[in-house]
Amino acid sequence: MQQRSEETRSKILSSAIKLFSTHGYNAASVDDLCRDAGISKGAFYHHFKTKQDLFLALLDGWLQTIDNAIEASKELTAPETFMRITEAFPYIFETAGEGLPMFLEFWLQASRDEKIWQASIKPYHRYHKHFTALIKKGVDEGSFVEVDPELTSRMIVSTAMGLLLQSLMDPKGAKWEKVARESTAMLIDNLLKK
Amino acid sequence: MQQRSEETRSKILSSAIKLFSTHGYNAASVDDLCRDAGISKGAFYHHFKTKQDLFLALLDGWLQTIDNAIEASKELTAPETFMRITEAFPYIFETAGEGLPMFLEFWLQASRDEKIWQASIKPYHRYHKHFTALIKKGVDEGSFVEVDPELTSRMIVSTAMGLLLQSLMDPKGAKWEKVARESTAMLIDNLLKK
DNA sequence: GAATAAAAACCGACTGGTCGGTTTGTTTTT
DNA sequence: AAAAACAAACCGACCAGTCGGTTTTTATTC
Repeated sequence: MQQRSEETRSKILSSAIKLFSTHGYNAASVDDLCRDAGISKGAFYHHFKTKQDLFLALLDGWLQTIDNAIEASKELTAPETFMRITEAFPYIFETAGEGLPMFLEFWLQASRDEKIWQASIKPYHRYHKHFTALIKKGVDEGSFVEVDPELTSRMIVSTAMGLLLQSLMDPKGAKWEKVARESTAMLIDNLLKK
Repeated sequence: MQQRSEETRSKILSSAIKLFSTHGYNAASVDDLCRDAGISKGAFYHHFKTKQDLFLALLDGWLQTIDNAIEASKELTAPETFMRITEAFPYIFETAGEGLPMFLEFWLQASRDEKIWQASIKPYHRYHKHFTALIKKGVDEGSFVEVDPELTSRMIVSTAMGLLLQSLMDPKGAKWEKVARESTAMLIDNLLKK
Protein backbone atom coordinates (compact mmCIF):
# COMPACT_ATOMS: atom_id res chain seq x y z
CA MET A 1 0.00 0.00 0.00
CA GLN A 2 1.60 3.22 1.17
CA GLN A 3 4.41 1.45 2.96
CA ARG A 4 7.09 3.93 1.98
CA SER A 5 4.83 6.74 3.10
CA GLU A 6 4.37 5.19 6.52
CA GLU A 7 8.10 4.73 6.90
CA THR A 8 8.85 8.34 6.00
CA ARG A 9 6.25 9.59 8.41
CA SER A 10 7.61 7.57 11.29
CA LYS A 11 11.17 8.60 10.41
CA ILE A 12 10.10 12.24 10.73
CA LEU A 13 8.33 11.50 14.01
CA SER A 14 11.29 9.82 15.66
CA SER A 15 13.72 12.44 14.43
CA ALA A 16 11.40 15.06 15.88
CA ILE A 17 11.36 13.36 19.27
CA LYS A 18 15.13 13.15 19.17
CA LEU A 19 15.82 16.72 18.10
CA PHE A 20 13.03 18.44 20.00
CA SER A 21 14.19 16.83 23.25
CA THR A 22 17.84 17.59 22.78
CA HIS A 23 17.68 21.05 21.23
CA GLY A 24 14.13 22.24 21.83
CA TYR A 25 11.23 23.01 19.56
CA ASN A 26 12.51 26.35 18.33
CA ALA A 27 16.16 25.40 17.99
CA ALA A 28 15.40 22.30 15.95
CA SER A 29 14.75 23.58 12.45
CA VAL A 30 12.74 21.77 9.82
CA ASP A 31 15.94 21.48 7.81
CA ASP A 32 17.62 19.77 10.74
CA LEU A 33 14.70 17.39 11.03
CA CYS A 34 14.84 16.51 7.36
CA ARG A 35 18.59 15.96 7.44
CA ASP A 36 18.32 13.72 10.50
CA ALA A 37 15.43 11.76 9.02
CA GLY A 38 17.20 11.50 5.68
CA ILE A 39 14.33 12.94 3.69
CA SER A 40 13.63 16.13 1.78
CA LYS A 41 11.74 19.20 2.80
CA GLY A 42 9.10 18.44 0.25
CA ALA A 43 8.47 15.09 1.89
CA PHE A 44 8.18 16.78 5.26
CA TYR A 45 5.55 19.25 4.11
CA HIS A 46 3.77 16.50 2.30
CA HIS A 47 3.16 14.75 5.63
CA PHE A 48 2.69 17.74 7.92
CA LYS A 49 1.02 21.03 7.18
CA THR A 50 3.29 23.03 9.45
CA LYS A 51 5.96 22.52 12.08
CA GLN A 52 3.32 22.98 14.76
CA ASP A 53 1.24 20.30 13.09
CA LEU A 54 4.10 17.87 13.67
CA PHE A 55 4.25 19.01 17.27
CA LEU A 56 0.56 18.23 17.73
CA ALA A 57 1.01 14.81 16.13
CA LEU A 58 3.74 14.09 18.66
CA LEU A 59 1.44 15.17 21.47
CA ASP A 60 -1.28 12.88 20.17
CA GLY A 61 0.98 9.87 20.09
CA TRP A 62 2.20 10.53 23.58
CA LEU A 63 -1.32 10.90 24.97
CA GLN A 64 -2.22 7.65 23.24
CA THR A 65 0.35 5.70 25.23
CA ILE A 66 -1.05 7.11 28.46
CA ASP A 67 -4.56 6.12 27.43
CA ASN A 68 -3.34 2.63 26.68
CA ALA A 69 -1.66 2.32 30.07
CA ILE A 70 -4.85 3.45 31.77
CA GLU A 71 -6.91 1.04 29.74
CA ALA A 72 -4.59 -1.80 30.73
CA SER A 73 -5.07 -1.17 34.45
CA LYS A 74 -8.81 -0.75 34.37
CA GLU A 75 -9.74 -3.84 36.33
CA LEU A 76 -7.24 -3.55 39.16
CA THR A 77 -8.15 -2.40 42.65
CA ALA A 78 -6.99 1.02 43.79
CA PRO A 79 -4.00 -0.18 45.86
CA GLU A 80 -2.99 -2.55 43.07
CA THR A 81 -2.97 0.33 40.60
CA PHE A 82 -0.70 2.36 42.85
CA MET A 83 1.60 -0.63 43.12
CA ARG A 84 1.74 -0.86 39.33
CA ILE A 85 2.70 2.79 39.10
CA THR A 86 5.40 2.34 41.73
CA GLU A 87 6.83 -0.55 39.78
CA ALA A 88 7.16 1.68 36.74
CA PHE A 89 9.31 4.22 38.60
CA PRO A 90 12.71 2.85 37.53
CA TYR A 91 11.69 3.04 33.88
CA ILE A 92 10.13 6.47 34.29
CA PHE A 93 13.14 8.07 35.91
CA GLU A 94 15.53 6.34 33.55
CA THR A 95 13.83 7.80 30.51
CA ALA A 96 12.94 11.11 32.16
CA GLY A 97 16.21 12.73 31.16
CA GLU A 98 15.36 12.48 27.48
CA GLY A 99 11.61 12.81 27.54
CA LEU A 100 11.04 15.42 30.20
CA PRO A 101 12.44 18.48 28.48
CA MET A 102 10.03 17.83 25.66
CA PHE A 103 7.23 17.44 28.15
CA LEU A 104 8.16 20.80 29.61
CA GLU A 105 8.17 22.24 26.15
CA PHE A 106 4.63 20.98 25.65
CA TRP A 107 3.67 22.74 28.83
CA LEU A 108 5.27 25.96 27.80
CA GLN A 109 3.74 25.87 24.35
CA ALA A 110 0.36 25.03 25.83
CA SER A 111 0.49 28.02 28.15
CA ARG A 112 1.02 30.33 25.19
CA ASP A 113 -0.64 28.65 22.24
CA GLU A 114 -4.41 28.31 22.22
CA LYS A 115 -4.42 25.39 19.78
CA ILE A 116 -1.93 23.33 21.76
CA TRP A 117 -3.62 24.24 25.02
CA GLN A 118 -6.91 22.90 23.69
CA ALA A 119 -5.20 19.69 22.64
CA SER A 120 -3.64 19.26 26.06
CA ILE A 121 -6.35 20.34 28.46
CA LYS A 122 -8.95 17.78 27.47
CA PRO A 123 -6.78 14.72 28.17
CA TYR A 124 -5.53 16.41 31.31
CA HIS A 125 -9.10 16.70 32.58
CA ARG A 126 -9.74 13.12 31.56
CA TYR A 127 -6.75 11.84 33.50
CA HIS A 128 -7.62 13.93 36.52
CA LYS A 129 -11.15 12.52 36.58
CA HIS A 130 -9.82 9.01 36.18
CA PHE A 131 -7.41 9.44 39.05
CA THR A 132 -10.03 11.02 41.28
CA ALA A 133 -12.39 8.14 40.52
CA LEU A 134 -9.63 5.69 41.38
CA ILE A 135 -9.15 7.21 44.81
CA LYS A 136 -12.89 7.38 45.37
CA LYS A 137 -13.04 3.70 44.47
CA GLY A 138 -10.36 3.00 47.05
CA VAL A 139 -12.38 4.83 49.68
CA ASP A 140 -15.58 3.02 48.72
CA GLU A 141 -13.80 -0.33 48.66
CA GLY A 142 -12.77 0.38 52.23
CA SER A 143 -9.05 0.17 51.56
CA PHE A 144 -8.43 3.93 51.85
CA VAL A 145 -9.32 6.24 54.73
CA GLU A 146 -11.97 8.88 54.08
CA VAL A 147 -10.21 11.57 52.11
CA ASP A 148 -11.37 14.13 49.59
CA PRO A 149 -10.64 12.26 46.33
CA GLU A 150 -10.44 15.45 44.29
CA LEU A 151 -7.92 17.06 46.59
CA THR A 152 -5.88 13.91 47.09
CA SER A 153 -5.67 13.42 43.36
CA ARG A 154 -4.32 16.94 42.86
CA MET A 155 -1.78 16.35 45.60
CA ILE A 156 -0.49 13.05 44.29
CA VAL A 157 -0.19 14.34 40.75
CA SER A 158 1.57 17.43 42.08
CA THR A 159 4.08 15.36 43.97
CA ALA A 160 4.79 13.24 40.94
CA MET A 161 5.25 16.24 38.66
CA GLY A 162 7.37 18.07 41.18
CA LEU A 163 9.66 15.10 41.67
CA LEU A 164 10.10 14.70 37.93
CA LEU A 165 10.86 18.40 37.57
CA GLN A 166 13.41 18.33 40.33
CA SER A 167 15.03 15.25 38.85
CA LEU A 168 15.32 17.11 35.57
CA MET A 169 16.86 20.12 37.23
CA ASP A 170 19.36 18.15 39.26
CA PRO A 171 19.60 14.55 38.04
CA LYS A 172 22.52 13.69 40.29
CA GLY A 173 21.39 15.73 43.30
CA ALA A 174 19.50 12.83 44.81
CA LYS A 175 18.57 9.24 44.17
CA TRP A 176 15.31 10.34 42.66
CA GLU A 177 13.91 6.91 42.13
CA LYS A 178 14.41 6.19 45.81
CA VAL A 179 12.89 9.53 46.82
CA ALA A 180 9.91 8.75 44.60
CA ARG A 181 9.46 5.32 46.11
CA GLU A 182 9.65 6.62 49.67
CA SER A 183 7.36 9.52 48.89
CA THR A 184 4.82 7.13 47.46
CA ALA A 185 5.18 4.91 50.51
CA MET A 186 4.58 7.93 52.72
CA LEU A 187 1.53 9.01 50.74
CA ILE A 188 0.06 5.53 50.65
CA ASP A 189 0.79 5.03 54.32
CA ASN A 190 -1.37 8.06 55.03
CA LEU A 191 -4.02 6.83 52.65
CA LEU A 192 -4.31 3.17 53.63
CA LYS A 193 -6.54 2.12 56.49
CA LYS A 194 -4.60 0.81 59.45
CA MET B 1 26.40 60.00 38.35
CA GLN B 2 25.36 57.38 35.88
CA GLN B 3 21.69 58.00 36.62
CA ARG B 4 20.54 57.83 33.04
CA SER B 5 22.50 54.63 32.62
CA GLU B 6 20.78 53.06 35.62
CA GLU B 7 17.41 54.06 34.24
CA THR B 8 18.11 52.52 30.85
CA ARG B 9 19.28 49.30 32.43
CA SER B 10 16.19 48.93 34.56
CA LYS B 11 13.97 49.80 31.60
CA ILE B 12 15.58 46.93 29.68
CA LEU B 13 15.15 44.61 32.64
CA SER B 14 11.46 45.26 33.13
CA SER B 15 10.73 45.06 29.43
CA ALA B 16 12.54 41.73 29.40
CA ILE B 17 10.40 40.38 32.24
CA LYS B 18 7.30 41.56 30.46
CA LEU B 19 8.15 40.19 27.02
CA PHE B 20 9.88 36.99 28.09
CA SER B 21 6.86 36.01 30.17
CA THR B 22 4.29 36.79 27.54
CA HIS B 23 6.06 35.61 24.41
CA GLY B 24 8.96 33.48 25.65
CA TYR B 25 12.70 33.87 25.49
CA ASN B 26 13.07 32.92 21.85
CA ALA B 27 10.03 34.70 20.54
CA ALA B 28 10.94 37.98 22.22
CA SER B 29 13.61 39.46 20.00
CA VAL B 30 16.18 42.03 21.04
CA ASP B 31 14.52 44.46 18.65
CA ASP B 32 11.20 43.92 20.41
CA LEU B 33 12.85 44.54 23.76
CA CYS B 34 14.42 47.78 22.59
CA ARG B 35 11.17 49.02 21.11
CA ASP B 36 9.28 48.22 24.30
CA ALA B 37 11.94 49.83 26.47
CA GLY B 38 12.12 52.83 24.17
CA ILE B 39 15.86 52.57 23.62
CA SER B 40 18.17 51.65 20.77
CA LYS B 41 20.00 48.46 20.09
CA GLY B 42 23.27 50.20 20.76
CA ALA B 43 22.12 51.02 24.27
CA PHE B 44 21.07 47.43 24.81
CA TYR B 45 24.40 45.98 23.81
CA HIS B 46 26.15 48.59 25.87
CA HIS B 47 24.51 47.17 29.01
CA PHE B 48 24.42 43.47 28.16
CA LYS B 49 26.95 41.44 26.29
CA THR B 50 24.42 39.07 24.74
CA LYS B 51 20.74 38.23 25.00
CA GLN B 52 21.65 35.31 27.26
CA ASP B 53 23.57 37.70 29.48
CA LEU B 54 20.33 39.60 30.06
CA PHE B 55 18.63 36.33 30.82
CA LEU B 56 21.21 35.54 33.49
CA ALA B 57 20.84 39.02 34.99
CA LEU B 58 17.12 38.38 35.29
CA LEU B 59 17.80 35.05 36.98
CA ASP B 60 20.14 36.76 39.43
CA GLY B 61 17.58 39.35 40.40
CA TRP B 62 14.94 36.74 40.90
CA LEU B 63 17.18 34.58 43.09
CA GLN B 64 17.99 37.68 45.11
CA THR B 65 14.36 38.17 46.10
CA ILE B 66 14.19 34.57 47.31
CA ASP B 67 17.33 35.05 49.37
CA ASN B 68 15.82 38.17 50.89
CA ALA B 69 12.61 36.35 51.79
CA ILE B 70 14.61 33.58 53.42
CA GLU B 71 16.75 36.06 55.32
CA ALA B 72 13.61 37.79 56.60
CA SER B 73 12.21 34.60 58.12
CA LYS B 74 15.42 33.39 59.68
CA GLU B 75 14.41 33.74 63.33
CA LEU B 76 10.97 32.19 63.12
CA THR B 77 10.19 28.69 64.40
CA ALA B 78 9.52 25.97 61.87
CA PRO B 79 5.70 26.01 62.15
CA GLU B 80 5.71 29.81 62.03
CA THR B 81 7.69 29.72 58.80
CA PHE B 82 5.19 27.36 57.23
CA MET B 83 2.39 29.69 58.31
CA ARG B 84 4.17 32.58 56.62
CA ILE B 85 4.44 30.63 53.41
CA THR B 86 0.77 29.71 53.55
CA GLU B 87 -0.13 33.36 53.99
CA ALA B 88 1.75 34.18 50.81
CA PHE B 89 -0.34 31.76 48.73
CA PRO B 90 -2.89 34.26 47.46
CA TYR B 91 -0.12 36.50 46.17
CA ILE B 92 1.81 33.59 44.69
CA PHE B 93 -1.11 32.17 42.75
CA GLU B 94 -2.26 35.59 41.64
CA THR B 95 1.08 36.36 40.06
CA ALA B 96 1.81 32.82 38.90
CA GLY B 97 0.04 33.33 35.59
CA GLU B 98 2.56 35.94 34.48
CA GLY B 99 5.72 34.74 36.17
CA LEU B 100 5.49 31.00 35.86
CA PRO B 101 6.02 30.61 32.13
CA MET B 102 9.27 32.46 32.55
CA PHE B 103 10.18 30.21 35.44
CA LEU B 104 9.52 27.22 33.23
CA GLU B 105 11.66 28.79 30.57
CA PHE B 106 14.49 29.07 33.08
CA TRP B 107 14.07 25.41 33.80
CA LEU B 108 14.12 24.43 30.19
CA GLN B 109 17.13 26.57 29.41
CA ALA B 110 18.91 25.21 32.47
CA SER B 111 18.35 21.65 31.35
CA ARG B 112 20.03 22.40 28.04
CA ASP B 113 22.47 25.22 28.73
CA GLU B 114 25.50 24.50 30.90
CA LYS B 115 26.01 28.14 31.88
CA ILE B 116 22.43 28.68 32.99
CA TRP B 117 22.37 25.31 34.72
CA GLN B 118 25.40 26.29 36.77
CA ALA B 119 23.75 29.57 37.71
CA SER B 120 20.57 27.78 38.78
CA ILE B 121 21.82 24.69 40.51
CA LYS B 122 23.80 26.40 43.26
CA PRO B 123 20.90 28.43 44.64
CA TYR B 124 18.67 25.40 44.23
CA HIS B 125 21.00 23.39 46.46
CA ARG B 126 21.15 26.27 48.91
CA TYR B 127 17.38 26.46 49.17
CA HIS B 128 17.05 22.72 49.51
CA LYS B 129 19.54 22.67 52.36
CA HIS B 130 17.78 25.57 54.03
CA PHE B 131 14.42 23.85 53.81
CA THR B 132 15.84 20.56 55.05
CA ALA B 133 17.43 22.35 57.99
CA LEU B 134 14.09 24.03 58.76
CA ILE B 135 12.33 20.70 58.98
CA LYS B 136 15.13 19.22 61.05
CA LYS B 137 14.79 22.22 63.35
CA GLY B 138 11.08 21.50 63.67
CA VAL B 139 11.84 17.92 64.61
CA ASP B 140 14.50 18.98 67.10
CA GLU B 141 12.21 21.64 68.59
CA GLY B 142 9.74 18.88 69.19
CA SER B 143 6.97 20.42 67.12
CA PHE B 144 7.26 17.93 64.24
CA VAL B 145 7.09 14.16 64.37
CA GLU B 146 10.25 12.24 63.55
CA VAL B 147 10.52 12.36 59.78
CA ASP B 148 13.41 12.22 57.37
CA PRO B 149 14.02 15.96 56.83
CA GLU B 150 15.72 15.42 53.49
CA LEU B 151 12.88 13.35 52.10
CA THR B 152 10.16 15.55 53.55
CA SER B 153 11.79 18.60 52.05
CA ARG B 154 11.84 17.04 48.59
CA MET B 155 8.20 16.07 48.97
CA ILE B 156 6.96 19.47 50.08
CA VAL B 157 8.89 21.25 47.36
CA SER B 158 7.53 18.75 44.84
CA THR B 159 3.97 19.34 45.91
CA ALA B 160 4.42 23.10 45.67
CA MET B 161 5.99 22.91 42.22
CA GLY B 162 3.42 20.45 40.97
CA LEU B 163 0.54 22.59 42.15
CA LEU B 164 2.01 25.65 40.49
CA LEU B 165 2.50 23.74 37.27
CA GLN B 166 -1.02 22.43 37.27
CA SER B 167 -2.36 25.91 37.98
CA LEU B 168 -0.41 27.12 34.97
CA MET B 169 -1.76 24.37 32.78
CA ASP B 170 -5.35 24.82 33.84
CA PRO B 171 -5.85 28.09 35.73
CA LYS B 172 -9.62 27.75 35.88
CA GLY B 173 -9.73 23.98 36.40
CA ALA B 174 -9.71 24.30 40.17
CA LYS B 175 -9.51 26.86 42.95
CA TRP B 176 -5.78 26.40 43.15
CA GLU B 177 -5.24 28.65 46.09
CA LYS B 178 -7.74 26.60 48.05
CA VAL B 179 -6.16 23.32 46.88
CA ALA B 180 -2.78 24.66 47.96
CA ARG B 181 -4.07 25.68 51.38
CA GLU B 182 -5.72 22.32 51.97
CA SER B 183 -2.71 20.43 50.70
CA THR B 184 -0.50 22.36 53.07
CA ALA B 185 -2.93 21.69 55.91
CA MET B 186 -2.81 18.00 55.05
CA LEU B 187 0.97 17.95 54.94
CA ILE B 188 1.33 19.90 58.17
CA ASP B 189 -1.28 17.76 59.84
CA ASN B 190 0.90 14.74 59.09
CA LEU B 191 3.98 16.61 60.24
CA LEU B 192 2.77 18.17 63.49
CA LYS B 193 2.87 16.21 66.72
CA LYS B 194 -0.55 15.39 68.09
C1' DG C 1 0.31 -9.48 -17.61
C1' DA C 2 1.86 -5.72 -20.25
C1' DA C 3 0.71 -0.94 -21.31
C1' DT C 4 -1.14 3.23 -19.79
C1' DA C 5 -3.12 6.63 -17.04
C1' DA C 6 -3.75 8.80 -12.68
C1' DA C 7 -2.46 9.78 -8.13
C1' DA C 8 0.51 9.93 -4.31
C1' DA C 9 5.06 10.62 -2.55
C1' DC C 10 9.13 12.96 -2.90
C1' DC C 11 12.93 16.27 -4.21
C1' DG C 12 15.62 20.56 -3.47
C1' DA C 13 16.33 25.21 -5.03
C1' DC C 14 14.33 29.38 -3.81
C1' DT C 15 11.85 33.31 -1.23
C1' DG C 16 10.63 36.76 1.92
C1' DG C 17 11.58 37.90 6.13
C1' DT C 18 13.65 37.73 10.97
C1' DC C 19 17.15 37.71 14.27
C1' DG C 20 21.36 38.32 17.09
C1' DG C 21 25.02 40.95 16.94
C1' DT C 22 28.41 44.77 14.93
C1' DT C 23 29.94 49.12 13.38
C1' DT C 24 30.05 53.78 12.86
C1' DG C 25 28.78 58.03 14.33
C1' DT C 26 26.44 61.35 17.73
C1' DT C 27 25.17 63.12 22.27
C1' DT C 28 25.72 63.44 27.17
C1' DT C 29 28.27 63.33 31.34
C1' DT C 30 32.29 64.32 34.07
C1' DA D 1 38.47 66.93 25.84
C1' DA D 2 38.04 62.34 27.14
C1' DA D 3 35.07 58.71 28.28
C1' DA D 4 30.70 56.77 28.80
C1' DA D 5 26.06 56.25 26.92
C1' DC D 6 23.21 56.01 23.25
C1' DA D 7 21.34 56.05 18.19
C1' DA D 8 20.77 54.05 13.70
C1' DA D 9 22.15 51.81 9.76
C1' DC D 10 23.97 47.56 8.58
C1' DC D 11 25.50 42.44 8.09
C1' DG D 12 25.49 37.63 7.47
C1' DA D 13 23.27 33.55 9.00
C1' DC D 14 19.22 31.23 9.37
C1' DC D 15 14.55 29.55 8.95
C1' DA D 16 9.55 28.25 7.89
C1' DG D 17 7.24 27.51 4.14
C1' DT D 18 6.57 27.31 -1.31
C1' DC D 19 6.70 25.58 -5.87
C1' DG D 20 7.75 23.42 -10.27
C1' DG D 21 9.22 19.34 -11.52
C1' DT D 22 10.50 14.09 -10.91
C1' DT D 23 9.98 9.42 -9.29
C1' DT D 24 7.33 5.76 -7.35
C1' DT D 25 3.05 3.48 -6.47
C1' DT D 26 -1.59 2.26 -7.51
C1' DA D 27 -5.60 1.68 -10.52
C1' DT D 28 -7.38 0.77 -15.05
C1' DT D 29 -7.63 -0.97 -19.56
C1' DC D 30 -6.72 -4.12 -23.04
